[in-house]
Amino acid sequence: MQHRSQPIDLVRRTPRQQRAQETVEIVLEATARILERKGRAALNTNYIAEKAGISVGTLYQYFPNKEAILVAIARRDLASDQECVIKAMSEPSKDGQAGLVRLAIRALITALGRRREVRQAAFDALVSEGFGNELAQSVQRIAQMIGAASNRFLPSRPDPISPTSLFVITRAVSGVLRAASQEQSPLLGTQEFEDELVKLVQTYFAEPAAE
Amino acid sequence: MQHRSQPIDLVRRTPRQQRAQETVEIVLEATARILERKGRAALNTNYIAEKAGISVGTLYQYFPNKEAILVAIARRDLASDQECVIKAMSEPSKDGQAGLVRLAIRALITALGRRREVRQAAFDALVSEGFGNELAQSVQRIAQMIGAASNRFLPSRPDPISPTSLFVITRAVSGVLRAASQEQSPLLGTQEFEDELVKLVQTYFAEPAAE
Amino acid sequence: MQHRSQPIDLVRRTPRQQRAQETVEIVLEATARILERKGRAALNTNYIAEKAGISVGTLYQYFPNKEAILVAIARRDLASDQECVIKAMSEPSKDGQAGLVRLAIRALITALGRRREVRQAAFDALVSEGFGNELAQSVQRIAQMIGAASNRFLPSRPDPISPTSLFVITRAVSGVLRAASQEQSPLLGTQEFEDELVKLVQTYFAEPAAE
Amino acid sequence: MQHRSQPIDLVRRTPRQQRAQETVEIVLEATARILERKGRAALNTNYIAEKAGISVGTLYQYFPNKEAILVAIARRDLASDQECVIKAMSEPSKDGQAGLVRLAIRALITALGRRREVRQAAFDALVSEGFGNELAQSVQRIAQMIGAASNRFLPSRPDPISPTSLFVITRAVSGVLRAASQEQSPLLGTQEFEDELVKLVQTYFAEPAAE
DNA sequence: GATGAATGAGAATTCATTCAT
DNA sequence: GATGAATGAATTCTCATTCAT
Repeated sequence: MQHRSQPIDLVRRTPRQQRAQETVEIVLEATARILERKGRAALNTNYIAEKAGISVGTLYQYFPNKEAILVAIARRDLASDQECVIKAMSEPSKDGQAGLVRLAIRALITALGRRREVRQAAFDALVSEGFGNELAQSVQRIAQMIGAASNRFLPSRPDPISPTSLFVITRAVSGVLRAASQEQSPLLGTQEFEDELVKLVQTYFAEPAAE
Repeated sequence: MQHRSQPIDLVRRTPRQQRAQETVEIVLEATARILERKGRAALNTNYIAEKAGISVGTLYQYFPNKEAILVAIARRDLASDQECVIKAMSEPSKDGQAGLVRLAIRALITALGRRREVRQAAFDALVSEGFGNELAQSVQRIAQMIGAASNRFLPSRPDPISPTSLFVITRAVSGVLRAASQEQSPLLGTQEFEDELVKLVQTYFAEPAAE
Repeated sequence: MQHRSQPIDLVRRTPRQQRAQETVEIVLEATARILERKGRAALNTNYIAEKAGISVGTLYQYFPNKEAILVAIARRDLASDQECVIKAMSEPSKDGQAGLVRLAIRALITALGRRREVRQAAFDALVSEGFGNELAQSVQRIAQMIGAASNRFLPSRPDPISPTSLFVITRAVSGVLRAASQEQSPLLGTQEFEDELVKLVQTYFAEPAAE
Repeated sequence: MQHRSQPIDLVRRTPRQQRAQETVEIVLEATARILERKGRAALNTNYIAEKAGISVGTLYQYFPNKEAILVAIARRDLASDQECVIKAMSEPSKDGQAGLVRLAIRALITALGRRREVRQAAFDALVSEGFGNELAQSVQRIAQMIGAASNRFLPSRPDPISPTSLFVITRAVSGVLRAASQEQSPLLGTQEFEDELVKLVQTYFAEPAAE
């Protein structure tokens, strides 16, 4: 309905281009709503077109096939996730690194907790269409941001965070969020939950494991 | 397809004869093989029947629909996962709790690393058919086993592990494993990966984080 | 469950034959119940066997195919209808022919009003299996009984009832009953309804139409 | 098949273009022809589409299922029947009410005699899909037309026709016609048959039966 | 005789995609 | 560019009937 991204147009669009951009948005939104309300099994292009208020023919003018729509959603979500975390981490934090991690996690709780069905379907498509690397890269990028920040704030740590550590901690956090959302865990809104997630990250980075 | 709302009976005819029980197994195996070799998109009941060497009719005597087959696979895998972990943890461990966690994690890495496509499709079906709680319960059960064992080996820890902690750590571990499998991460077979996962658990439980 | 027909066994059956007869009855009853409760579309041989408490194989020992079951029901109903009317008409009537027709109609209201779905399906099968003549013959036989009785009691009528008249009046009566049952008309139990039906027959036979 | 409980929408896409309206007609006609030539048992959607010269997909754009096609035919026939009777009764009649009834009956004989198999299947569907009342209403409407006309021509009758009488006589007539058609009675074309039907109506209304 | 597992042709229905208007 | 009717291959699922045990 409304256009949410591109608040600042660096390229002045012709009306033609603008309308096209809007149509794309409307299609993505209609698709998301169907996934949310009727589930993946009910998703089909005719239905999307109907809900988007356009004809199937028009839909195919913007997307080469059904999967492309899901892929577009996945990419949009990925970008938005990154934005959220960046924004959260760039806010002035009163208590150093501890607060930074907390802010990032809080942002992720909000972002990943929303519209599970939609994300699921979209990311599935991204992977099965052969763009799995984009997903990994995006997660990795967020990880690196946190990692870099952590290094900055954790002078006690002798060595920089290894790729494996980064992989583990990021997937751990997103795994927990994903599960909480999927299982509709009552923990999702609680402070304790946030605290424990922060603790998970903190302790993991605090010291080399003493086996 | 109709929107199947809630779980009804997932088995049609309870097999009484020997042959029948075998047939069920054969169907599950054929389905798994198709998922492995051709992917979820290629899965259809006629194909399953063909690969299983039975007729579609027979297939439908044991499963009311395609999803039920996937659900059955998911349940079988869940049970087998638990068994693996139990078995691994009951092996004589040379170094107490530390080793216990490592054994459990190693077992999970092995279990979840196998037949990625199959597990993925099966668990997706489990969730979308409304049995997501079974998945969660199984993870929880494994968690409790480890938790119980840990308490036994960690007399230093004053308080028992809280439900929230248990939730977080188990979903963290399974999230990492899931991601590694999904992203086909090269880390999957490495010692470093195992070490980091063990570290994740150890540090989380080692001491209250000093924030 | 219980055997209703053949209260007096003129032929002493061996236990073998008796059991077979019972099985047939049970199958017919199960079929009728399914038709009543689930409708024609839900009727299938496996279901019949299940409800009858026997195996499909056994069912096929007694009936060559599904239609044969419906045909058997139709024949049973036809015979029972005749019996009802005969019985009703052979009861001592206090007021001659008038009462006779009324008794016959009352019997028919009861017989044809019951189990519409069952009769419908059964008679459909009878017709489409090529035994339509049996249906017609049975109706004709009842008609003749009434016709004969009418002639006996209507000496005023100069000529005997013609085949066409017989056809018209019998189908008229059964058509009304059929419709009342089908439309679930509230008239079905009322005295007025019975009166009007009787009137229909009476006036039709009372006088040659003065056009 | 699932047990369709209650009537939902029987039309999928309301045809807007000219071509679409034609397609619907073609489907109904193809269906009718199959019923006529091959019988109800041979009727299936693929066959209908083939005979209609369209694809199954197109068929399903206009009808949600096979039954809906039959229902549509039934409604079309019902409307056409009414038209026939109205037209017949509006013709100048030489001999008042007597002729009116005869004209109506003659029209009905013609209408109901046509395409027996088609009407049978269509009306069966109408009833089993839960629209039995439409059938009844249509009959009732025709009845009222005749009733109204009769009153006009029968000033001798003191009281207007009662609802029960109307019910009885209309179902009687349609029952006779239905039976004649179903049993493929040789009476159908004869003058005697028409005469007897007219007589049935006339005598019923002529005078109160002297019981 | 009874059983019930197996069969497989056949029917209904869906849905991504195209293309004439 | 937009429309939406048409396509038809593909898929799910049913059920009368058989036959080995």
